[in-house]
Amino acid sequence: MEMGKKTARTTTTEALLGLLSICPMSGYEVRQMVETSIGNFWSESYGQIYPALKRMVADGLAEMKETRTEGRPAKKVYSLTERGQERLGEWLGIPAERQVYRNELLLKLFFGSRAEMPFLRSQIEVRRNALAVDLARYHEIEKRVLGFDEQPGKKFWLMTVRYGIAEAKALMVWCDDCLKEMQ
Amino acid sequence: MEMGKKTARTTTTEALLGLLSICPMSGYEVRQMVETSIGNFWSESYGQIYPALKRMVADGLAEMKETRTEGRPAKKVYSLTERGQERLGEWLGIPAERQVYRNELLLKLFFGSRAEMPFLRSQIEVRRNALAVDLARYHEIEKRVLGFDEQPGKKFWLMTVRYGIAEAKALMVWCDDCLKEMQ
DNA sequence: GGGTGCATGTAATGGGTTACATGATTCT
DNA sequence: AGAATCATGTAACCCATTACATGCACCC
Repeated sequence: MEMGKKTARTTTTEALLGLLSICPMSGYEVRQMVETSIGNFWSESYGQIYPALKRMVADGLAEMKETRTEGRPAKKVYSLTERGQERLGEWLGIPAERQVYRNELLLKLFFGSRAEMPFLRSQIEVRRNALAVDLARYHEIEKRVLGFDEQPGKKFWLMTVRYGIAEAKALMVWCDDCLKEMQ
Repeated sequence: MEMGKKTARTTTTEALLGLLSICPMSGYEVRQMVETSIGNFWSESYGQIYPALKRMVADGLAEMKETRTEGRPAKKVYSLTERGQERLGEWLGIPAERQVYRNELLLKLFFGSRAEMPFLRSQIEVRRNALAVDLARYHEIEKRVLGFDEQPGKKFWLMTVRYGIAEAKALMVWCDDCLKEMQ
C-alpha cells in the first residue's frame, strides 16, 4: 500500500548549492536572488535559507566568511567548498522527479457543475489575465537576458524563461477555449 | 517583511467537499477517486483523508453512515450535509490562488552550465518521454469522457483534461527546442 | 495457510511558510 | 526622529507523505 520512494528529494540545500555556484552570497542575497532570478519556478523563505546555510557549513559543503562593507551592516558570505561543487554535480546528474502539482483552479473547475457559471467564468478570466501579465514579464526577461554578454549560463537561463513563455501561451489559449465553452 | 496572506488556503477539506458532492463515499473510495479522476492535478493520502473526514463530521459539513455489503468489510460512507454544500459553493466562488510551483527540472536547467551536456540532454529527453506518455493518457481519458451520457459535470471534466493536453503539447515542443539548442 | 483486495486508522517525520525578535545604517 | 533597507536568525504552526498497525473476506 502507498509505496516506497526512497526520497532523494530536492530541497533547499540543492537550490543553495546551485546559487552559491554562481557566486558567493549571504543569506539575505540568496533570498533576493531567488526572487529576481528563479522566482518564476522556485521559492525559498528565510526560515529555510539560514538554517540550511548553517547545515551546509557543518556538512562541509560551504564555507562562511564574515565581511564588512563601509556603511552597511556586516554580512556572512557563503561560498561552495570542493565538496559542495561535487555534490552539486551529482545532483545535476539525477533526473528531476515530477511530483503532481496541486492545481487549485482545475480542482474547482472539476466541480464546476456545483458552481454558478458567472463565478466560474470569472475564475478563468482572472487566470487569463494573470497569465498575460506573466507572459509580458517573461518577454521582458528574455530581452534582458539576450542582452547579456556571452557567458556559460546564458543559454540555460533562456531555456527556463522560454518554458514560462511556452506554458503561458498554451494556457491562455486554453482559457479562451474554456470561456467559449461557458457561454 | 515576508508579508501577510490571510490564508484562505485550499486544502484537503475543500477537495473532499467536492468529491462527496459527486456522490457519497468512504475514505477508501475517496482515495481511489483521487487517483482515477483528479490524480492528474491533485493528490491526497490516507493520512490526510481519514482525519479530514472526521473533522468534517465534527464541523457539521458531512454525515457518516456505516454500511455493510454482503461479502465485504464494513465501510463508513460519508455524505455532505446542507452546510457542507453551502461551504462548497462559497469555496467555488473564491478565485483560485496561484502558488509558485517548485519546478525541479527548471532549477537544474538553470544551473546547467555546471553540468555535463549529455546528462542535461537526458534530463530533457526523460521529461519529453514522460510528457508523451501523459499526452496519450489524456487523449484516452478525453475519448472516454466524450462517450459519457450528457451530465452536468461532463463539460468541466473535459476542460480539465484539455488543460493537460494543452500543457503537455506545449512543453513537448519546448523540450524539442531545448534539445536542438543543446547540440 | 497465504496472497490479494477492501477497509480504517495513527505516529513519525519532513519540509515549508509566517510571525516574531533584533539590530545596524542611511536617508529624509 | 522616523522610515526604509540591509541583515540575521528562531519558534510556532501547518500541511502532507510515509510507514506502521490492524483486521475482514475471498480465493487458490
